[in-house]
Amino acid sequence: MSDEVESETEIPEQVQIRRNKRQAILDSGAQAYPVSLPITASIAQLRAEHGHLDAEAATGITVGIAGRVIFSRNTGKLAFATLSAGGGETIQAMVSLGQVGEQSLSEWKALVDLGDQVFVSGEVITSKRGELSVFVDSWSMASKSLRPLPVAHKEMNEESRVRQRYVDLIMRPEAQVMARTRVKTVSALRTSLSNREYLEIETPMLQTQPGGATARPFITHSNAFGIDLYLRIAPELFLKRAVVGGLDRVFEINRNFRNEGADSTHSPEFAMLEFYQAFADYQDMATITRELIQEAAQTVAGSLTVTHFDGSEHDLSGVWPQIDLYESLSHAVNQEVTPETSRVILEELCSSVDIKFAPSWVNGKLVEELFEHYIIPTFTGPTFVMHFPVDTSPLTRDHRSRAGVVEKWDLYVDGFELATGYSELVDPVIQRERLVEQASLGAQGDKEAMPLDEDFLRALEHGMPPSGGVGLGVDRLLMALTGQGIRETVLFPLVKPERDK
RNA sequence: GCACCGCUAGCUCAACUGGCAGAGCAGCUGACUCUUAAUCAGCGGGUUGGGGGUUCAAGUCCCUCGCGGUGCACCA
Repeated sequence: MSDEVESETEIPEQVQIRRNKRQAILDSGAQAYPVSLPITASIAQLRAEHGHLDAEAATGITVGIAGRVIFSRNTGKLAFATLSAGGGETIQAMVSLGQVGEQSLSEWKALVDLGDQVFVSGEVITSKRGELSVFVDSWSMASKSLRPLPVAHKEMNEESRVRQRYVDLIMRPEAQVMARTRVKTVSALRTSLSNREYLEIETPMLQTQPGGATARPFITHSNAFGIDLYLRIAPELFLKRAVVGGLDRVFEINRNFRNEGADSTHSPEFAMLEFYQAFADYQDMATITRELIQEAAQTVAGSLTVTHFDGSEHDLSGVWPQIDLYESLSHAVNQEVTPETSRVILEELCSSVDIKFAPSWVNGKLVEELFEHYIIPTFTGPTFVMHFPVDTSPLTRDHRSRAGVVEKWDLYVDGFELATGYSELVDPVIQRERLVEQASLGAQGDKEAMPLDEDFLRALEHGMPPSGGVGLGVDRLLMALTGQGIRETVLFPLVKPERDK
């Protein structure tokens, strides 16, 4: 009992007052959380149907609507409230003494707070100032809110917005837009791939060994099997197994998990689209990828020029330029850089621009570091970077005519890597050599190197058709379409738990 | 992981060199029948992220823990 009293004293004043109001509603015989309400219209419908009425219009139409009170203006005998629906549409409720009577008006003023969900019934009219309104005949509480909303005209800090996304969605139309844009984007990707005869399949998230990328996995444990399992870092090796089996065009949109640092462009769990097509190469995949992104932009923005939340416009139309990694780097450093360029020269080039590197890094990694330093900042629109070093791309086919590079591209948009595509390596002998090499790196302590997946190699030994493959970050596509950080594109990003509060 | 910065009322933020913890919005009471972040008058609301220390005195200085931000490292 004393616990009860103690916890009561810790409740903020405003929450206690709202609890008291909830109790007052119940004590009056009314409900604070009714199970159903006689709703006849949505706020969005009323906006669409009556949004263009002149001031002081009366429609003669009576509706019942529910919405969240986001502004409240009470005068002596006439109370105004702005009601909000989920999608950001609003309508005004007018509660007058003449229409509802003294008791109902005084209860409205005493019991309705900002943030409450209320139901109002009345005629659709416009006010003297032309505001679309419901002139209330009767009202009731739809759901009493016990917590005050934040100030409407100041930005909540980012942490609060992320931790309490429900409040963010109430307060900020951009949060609603983002959630809806994400749905449209993912739906557009599925439609575009389906139109190209792709099959959406689901591959294991719990894997007995991680593969398909170089990244540290999350580890969990199976009690039934008595072994550790890994949350997948990529679906690649399973999608390729499917292609071996004759599912010629497959894709998966789902979560990957990587046990690494988190920042504005990296989240421990992130949504990824991977797709593979038999008898296609990396150029075919670049074309499809561009079309997927353009079709998504068209669906979301209605245009190939997307407008970011900050108002800036970004043109995604046309055919995007392809630049060659080694050629562009050679040009930038005024000296020929090729896959044969010596270690000494690469290290000198890195040191000259303060790029830190580890002795364990392969030459190709140094080249990629140099490329990121010199070339990526110069991109102005979507750009394909072509032909990466062999030693950093173990799952990729060697270039058909150039030594030391692979048939791989990275697509950069807004300065970050949005997608990567390949002519997949399907020769099981070469694939085995590459994976064994990676596994031996693992034995030397490189935690991101892949263990050998014998079953995947066995699948390849059954003959995988020459294929193109692409990985595309769904969160990053949202970033490209909206200009927001990854934590804004994900509705509920992973955050450390709150404590002592 | 390392470095730096931050954490004060429900929310957004002040508080000089260590010297009585404040404002706006929100809330409460009252006034007001066309408001638009309504207005006017009055009032309440704080374990200054948690713990420890220095000091006559700590929001402020020191130690430590938690959470966040930025940069670096790693990665998509």
